[in-house]
Amino acid sequence: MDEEVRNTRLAKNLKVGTLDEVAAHAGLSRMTVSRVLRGHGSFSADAKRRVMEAVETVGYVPNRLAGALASARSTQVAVIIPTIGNIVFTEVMSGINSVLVEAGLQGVLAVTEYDDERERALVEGVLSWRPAGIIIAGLEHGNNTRRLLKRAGVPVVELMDVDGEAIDMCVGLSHSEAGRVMAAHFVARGFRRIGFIACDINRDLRAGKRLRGFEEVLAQHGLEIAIRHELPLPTSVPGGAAALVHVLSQCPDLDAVYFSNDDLAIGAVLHCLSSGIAMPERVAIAGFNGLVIGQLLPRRLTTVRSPRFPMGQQAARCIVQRLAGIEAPKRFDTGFEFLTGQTT
Amino acid sequence: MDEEVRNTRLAKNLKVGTLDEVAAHAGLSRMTVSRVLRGHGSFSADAKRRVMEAVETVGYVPNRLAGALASARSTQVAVIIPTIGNIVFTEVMSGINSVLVEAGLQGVLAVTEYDDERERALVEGVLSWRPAGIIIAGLEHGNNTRRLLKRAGVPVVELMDVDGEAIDMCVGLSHSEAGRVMAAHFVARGFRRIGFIACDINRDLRAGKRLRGFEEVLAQHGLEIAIRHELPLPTSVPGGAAALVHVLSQCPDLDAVYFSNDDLAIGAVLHCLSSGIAMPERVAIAGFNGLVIGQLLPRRLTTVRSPRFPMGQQAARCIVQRLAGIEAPKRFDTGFEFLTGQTT
DNA sequence: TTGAAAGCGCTAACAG
DNA sequence: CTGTTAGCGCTTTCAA
Repeated sequence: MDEEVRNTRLAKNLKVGTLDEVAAHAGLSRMTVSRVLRGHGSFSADAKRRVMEAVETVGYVPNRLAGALASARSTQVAVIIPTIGNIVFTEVMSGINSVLVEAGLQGVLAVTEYDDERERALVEGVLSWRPAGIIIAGLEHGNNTRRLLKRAGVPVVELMDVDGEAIDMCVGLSHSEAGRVMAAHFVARGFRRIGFIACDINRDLRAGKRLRGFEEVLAQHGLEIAIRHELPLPTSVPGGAAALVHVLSQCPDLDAVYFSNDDLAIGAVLHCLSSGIAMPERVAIAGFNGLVIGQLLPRRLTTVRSPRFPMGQQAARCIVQRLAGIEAPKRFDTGFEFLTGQTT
Repeated sequence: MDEEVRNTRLAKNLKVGTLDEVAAHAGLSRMTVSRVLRGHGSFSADAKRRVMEAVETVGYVPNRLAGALASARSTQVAVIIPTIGNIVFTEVMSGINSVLVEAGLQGVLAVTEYDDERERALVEGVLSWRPAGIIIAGLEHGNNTRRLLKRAGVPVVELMDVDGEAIDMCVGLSHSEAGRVMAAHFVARGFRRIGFIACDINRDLRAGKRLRGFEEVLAQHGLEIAIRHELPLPTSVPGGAAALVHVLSQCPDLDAVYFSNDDLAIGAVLHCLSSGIAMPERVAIAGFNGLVIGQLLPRRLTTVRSPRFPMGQQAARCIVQRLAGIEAPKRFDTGFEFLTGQTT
């Protein structure tokens, strides 16, 4: 964080007035104005009228830096996710905001780009704004990050996943179970030569958990993954197409490919459609997430749908409840839905 | 903003120490600690070592509320966009962040959901955190919003569009020109019975500008739109499919449909592929945005690509330059690229 | 119902 | 190189 920019001195430019200026215009004390503006404590109707008038003429915009500092209260809830390039996380964010707004809170987004060190720095950065709560994707964090989150002293919800130990609360689904369910489907379909394609499972840890669940069930049936191919993050539709081409050239007799997410799988399906590769006859394809577009393809994608919007809502609800002094679940499993498409 | 939640009193829970505590542990004054931590001013190597040690043992996390209040400086740049449900805006946001991070600044996102009143409230809310700069989508805002933005006293960049008068600076492309270019293409292809499908052009004003440019050129060739159909926001892929079915049932002899964006157009293309409707023989389809997936469909979508990532970068650069005291362009036209696909 | 005093945690400006 | 003094703009607490 090299301070290359000498930030503007806001006080000099900002023409929004202070509480004292409003008070002077209204002929009241600073405190009465404060009470009127927050609707807290008691004041006369006349005081209110004069304050409102003064606010208008002064063009007052409250300074929450000062307010939050003085009251040690905040309305900001930090949301830390790996990327906004993936619609999955933006849907989660929408769910979070829908609940937060109702409660008079606001979500503030920060993006790690799947980088551990960046995550730690962001958690610290976010903490320095003294948020009212924290929602963070994933159950795995560096040790320093975990320690920071523990001493944050505010409600913390870990999101997307429930396979592991939560710092405070967690809301999500079991990714290993999602992998198992897909493997069972592959076995039932009679696929034997199976490929796996993912984006950097050492960073996208939930994709790794799906893979392990998937392999576990395959193993129970005496099967194993014939070829595994990894792409660099970020995940992309064209990447899935290219990866399919690659694994098919390596293993021409592949029956099926399990993609770690729908973006990749959709790329593969589009490639097959364009190239006349029959699904599932020549090769079967499955993904994870249940994106809408996967269900609109000429051949519907087999996948597992994660309840992203409700998941975000539940996470926000946990925060709101805690702030209201109501206890919230330590662990909330949202479950998922298997979607049998036409590609397997 | 009804304060239903009695927010936690952070001071009571937060175990992060204060500058004074660090100073006590280090056996130094508060100011020396402050200087070391900010790398500002001068201090001995010994002082630095002692401070670092004390920070570690106290578990200190700076309080930026206090810091920003005292110094009247902020590192936050507010970014106000209509929605995060549309990948277009998240790509813009990525471009913004890529530049901001380099400069030691951080983008803070707020979402209007295409609502004017919400936009005004957000601008006020954002201003109350005293950001170092503001990036906001669009050139049209309510009057109150414009006034607020003008008195903000910080650099303001209006993004996505250059057809209009900027409050301070603007970065984007000409949507009316994009519409004109597409109309010229339609005319050149010989389409005469033309439909238009959009999402609520009274809220998505840039879609409205594209429509006007489009109609303008059609009129020059003695043509007009045969059928116009609007969907409610938010834009969606399935919506485009449904809308195409609708207009084709109303006007079976349509030659071509101009969709206000790629999401809708992609839905239409997928529907045609699934239903065996030949493009462009039976009906031609075009969109706007140049989404990657549109170029991966079995028939590439004709569209106009908006340079979203670079647009975001440029907007952030304008802010950074202004903060550094360097003058930045009042109006920056990023241009766009016409993509001739196989659907027209 | 209103006001005065004190202080949230930090930094600017100055003095040593 | 280090410390002191005086706030930033607001809210809490207590008194009137």
